[in-house]
Amino acid sequence: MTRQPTIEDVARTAGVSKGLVSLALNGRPGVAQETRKRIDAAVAELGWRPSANARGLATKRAYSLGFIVRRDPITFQADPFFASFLAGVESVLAERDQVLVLSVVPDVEREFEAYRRLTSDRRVDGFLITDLLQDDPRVRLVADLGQRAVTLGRPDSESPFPAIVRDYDAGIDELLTHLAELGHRRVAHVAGDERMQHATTRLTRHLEVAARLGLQTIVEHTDFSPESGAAATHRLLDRSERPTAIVYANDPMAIAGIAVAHERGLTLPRDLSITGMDGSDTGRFVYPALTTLDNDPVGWGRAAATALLSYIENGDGDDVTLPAAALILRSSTAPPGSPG
Amino acid sequence: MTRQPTIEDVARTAGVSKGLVSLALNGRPGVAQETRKRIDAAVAELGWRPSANARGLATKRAYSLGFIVRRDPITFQADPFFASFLAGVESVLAERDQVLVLSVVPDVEREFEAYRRLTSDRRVDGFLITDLLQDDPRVRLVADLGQRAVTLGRPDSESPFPAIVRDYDAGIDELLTHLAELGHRRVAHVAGDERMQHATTRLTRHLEVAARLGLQTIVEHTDFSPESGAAATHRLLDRSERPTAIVYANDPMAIAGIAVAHERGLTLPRDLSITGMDGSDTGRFVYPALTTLDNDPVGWGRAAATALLSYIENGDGDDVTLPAAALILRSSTAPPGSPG
DNA sequence: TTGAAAGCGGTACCAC
DNA sequence: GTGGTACCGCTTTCAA
Repeated sequence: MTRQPTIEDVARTAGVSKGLVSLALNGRPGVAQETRKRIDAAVAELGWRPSANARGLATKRAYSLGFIVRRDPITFQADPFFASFLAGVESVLAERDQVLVLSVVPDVEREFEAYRRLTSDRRVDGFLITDLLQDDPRVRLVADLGQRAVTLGRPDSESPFPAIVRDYDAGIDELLTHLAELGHRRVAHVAGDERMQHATTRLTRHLEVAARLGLQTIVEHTDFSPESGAAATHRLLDRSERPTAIVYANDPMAIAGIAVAHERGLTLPRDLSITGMDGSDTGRFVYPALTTLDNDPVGWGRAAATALLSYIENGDGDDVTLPAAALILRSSTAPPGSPG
Repeated sequence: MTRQPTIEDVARTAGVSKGLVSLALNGRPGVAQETRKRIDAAVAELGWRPSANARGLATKRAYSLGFIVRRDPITFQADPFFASFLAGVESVLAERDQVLVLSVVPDVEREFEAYRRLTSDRRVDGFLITDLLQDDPRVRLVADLGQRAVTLGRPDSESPFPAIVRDYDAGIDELLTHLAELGHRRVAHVAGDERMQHATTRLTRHLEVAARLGLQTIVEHTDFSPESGAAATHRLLDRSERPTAIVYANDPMAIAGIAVAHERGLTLPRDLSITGMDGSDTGRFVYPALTTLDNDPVGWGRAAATALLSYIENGDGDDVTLPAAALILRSSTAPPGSPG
């Protein structure tokens, strides 16, 4: 393979200066129709694409978005959310000639290092922040670094960044109403990591709605991992007054919960109704298929990338609201004591 | 935040020319000890880090590795392998000031586009290629693009790239021997996507070993998705002569298989022994906990990144052999008909 | 051992 | 409208 063409080559074969090629490339006004055609032809002929490095050096941009995800090294679980989320992100980056720089780190220390390094090396123009914590330190850090970002969800503390939000409250409402209508009266909630914002939001909402519907609630706390979900399930089923339904704050825990129920010889959903949240396809392939709240991860990805780019390019910092999460009814919920 | 320091700033505060700073930074010889100290001090004082863009422009490097993963848009499953693999990759990239550019695409067309785009935009210095197909077209594509790469596994067709390999044969041997010793005689194999190389390798090996051990084998083909794994399980359990043990070519399918067995009212592992492969932690949290073949994804990541960087930097194209996969015994296997 | 200067491949400003 | 040119922040000759 021969050397890739440069803007100089294009200028020469189009018989213009490279300045003009640059203008044309970026769709700027001030280039004659006729000339633009010649340039376009030359670009096509040579198959020229601008060097991201050169462009970035001149414009002080990286044309890249950063995404840093921290995973517990032991439970290095691939959250089913991410693959789809990333596909959504990619779909918008591809058409804008930008890329995603991904960093998977095992602990907070490396996580902070990663934010610093990507910033000081001018690797990215902004960050996608997911899994918001209570009073999330990353928001401060990124702001202090002078970087841009968007958050998935609205931080509870002060944030200078646009937030992408989706209403989950209505979905939880639907979910509990569904359970109540089936005849459940004792509905447990297996909450996620208390330090995570959406864990708390979901729990709070559950408690509110349950109170309104006259449901008794038992709460167990976890770290969102399947392992902790399984443990919580055992604790719930060890009680003298067992819940007849368990609502898990995410699908992986619900799936682990199903396994525990089987292990203990329960027949589902007759002996126990189970629901997830943050709906993923995985839930379709377990038995019984998991009733859950949809979360459209691809939509999150598209929205987050779009918002971040527009924030970077236009300084447009408005929040973005996604359609509310919808209830997906499958077969893991039924009236208590009903035939499997 | 103020403007980030440049090499010029460092040169000025160290009282030398920027050329020297560059030499010092890159640990090149020909800089006086004394001078090097002054430069290091200035670097530390200013907190300077070189701009990846500027550096890359001068050296025609991207200091980035590309990783393109294609996921079926419907079963956008996050293979548990990836999170750990990426953590392994990151651990070596971080200490070398390089980054990972990730692209998740829904189909082959976008996949090829992604390879082309990352190349023509000079975004990456090489690619990590996973999930090798039979006669994988990506190897040709990447070679034609003049890019570097390493493959996870050795391609069946001609490849100019270093391969990272791990012996799986011995593990399959152990696995089947284990089953045979438990008393199983009819052992099914749920193979992965036939177009994928490791699916075929594993199946072939299973057939060889089974023949040697005098085991009867029934084979079902899938696409590696939990859904297809579930379907295969149904087909197997519908037979008049059921297998007493099923070996799945990956863990997600094995987990789906466990669900199917429960659904059909079987008691595991009494009525059916199940094993996975490509061992992941997920298997610990299902019931019964999954016996599987370990795969050390973090190790794959570290090895792949290290090999690719050395290939890029030194043209060192030797294959790398990882420790053989080991059998992880958990509780999803037992003598046929034994108490659960 | 060190400094000066010429790129790398773009962008952007300033004349004409 | 268009060409010329000075950067962007590094690396890499080439002299001194």
